[in-house]
Amino acid sequence: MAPSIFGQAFHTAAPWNLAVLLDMKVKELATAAGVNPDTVRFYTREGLLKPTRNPDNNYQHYDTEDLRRLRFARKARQLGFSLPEVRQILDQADDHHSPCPMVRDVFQQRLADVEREIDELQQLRKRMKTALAAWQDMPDGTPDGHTICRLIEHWDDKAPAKQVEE
Amino acid sequence: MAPSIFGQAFHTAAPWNLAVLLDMKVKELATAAGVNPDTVRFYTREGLLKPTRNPDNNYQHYDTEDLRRLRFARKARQLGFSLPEVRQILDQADDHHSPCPMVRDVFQQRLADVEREIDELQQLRKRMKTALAAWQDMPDGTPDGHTICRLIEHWDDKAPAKQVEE
DNA sequence: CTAAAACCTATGACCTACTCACAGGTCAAA
DNA sequence: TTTGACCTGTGAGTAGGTCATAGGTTTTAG
Repeated sequence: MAPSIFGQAFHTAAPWNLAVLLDMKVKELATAAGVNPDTVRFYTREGLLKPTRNPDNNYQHYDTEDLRRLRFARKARQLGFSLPEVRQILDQADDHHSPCPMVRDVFQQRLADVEREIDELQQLRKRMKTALAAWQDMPDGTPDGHTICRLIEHWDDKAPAKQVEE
Repeated sequence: MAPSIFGQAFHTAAPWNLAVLLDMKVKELATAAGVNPDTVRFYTREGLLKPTRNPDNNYQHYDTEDLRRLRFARKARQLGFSLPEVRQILDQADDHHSPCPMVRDVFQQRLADVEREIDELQQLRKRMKTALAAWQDMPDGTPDGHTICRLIEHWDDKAPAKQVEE
């Protein structure tokens, strides 16, 4: 009821009209960014979004800045940044420091990780195809107390040691 | 004290001497297979391993069969089989059915997954390298209320939709 | 022979990054 | 005014383990 600071800007307008100044509730922000409303609540709890709260009804209110932060967070997640990293970047931006040098570093690191992942998967793929070919000639057989499934037991064991994170 | 069925076979012998009939406690089995003792306990709770229990002290006792199952489980996990799948394979083997046909199916499926993963990662890698090249020319700048980090905000958004599982 | 070290047990919490379910409060349209 | 759509916070669930805790047992050193 109280107009106060919580006037609505588009409630009935199309959510993709982002030129106006927005005052969004959870679902509106979520829709605008294309995410689950629970993700908005989760990010808010985690401190990535900083909505204001309407004391009348205890609702959260998000603005264009939150939308920018949310879209940024989703892009960064797609690039492989962890939530703590995203929060760190956003906090740096809040303090008027440029987060970009850090982003470059983490990004380089992430690129290296991606390339290592690709290598490992390609090796795995190669070994799988080799094994599949070899299995063409092997009978299925019945478990005999010594062998559970020769397909897997005869698998060559040189797998990438994925768990070491130095 | 009671020698009973729980005589020890190697306790002092080298754990890699697997030709003898083994009677192992948790840590011995874990060491023999190169896994964490908690993983042995976890797999036991999950029904992948079926040790006998010494009623005197309530300890679990594992034999060569368990070692084989554990090693099999680890290999299957490396190949991308889930724990329920591994358990299913082991149970089939227990019932004297050959699990191999099922293994072949799941394996084919898994190979397709791996190839899809590789494709996605290669696309990601390509976009990352493109972005890195483009960023060479971009200044870092300081957050100005409109931009958090142009490196990420200017990222092109066409990411693989990984969450869809058909 | 005894005390400490090293092992065993079961249970529950923790990890990631959300997603879903629930109970109860608020609000807009019909 | 009722109904349905939204909001709130909390807690549980996902996969595959890993770690912590408290308390019991066994082995080893002195």
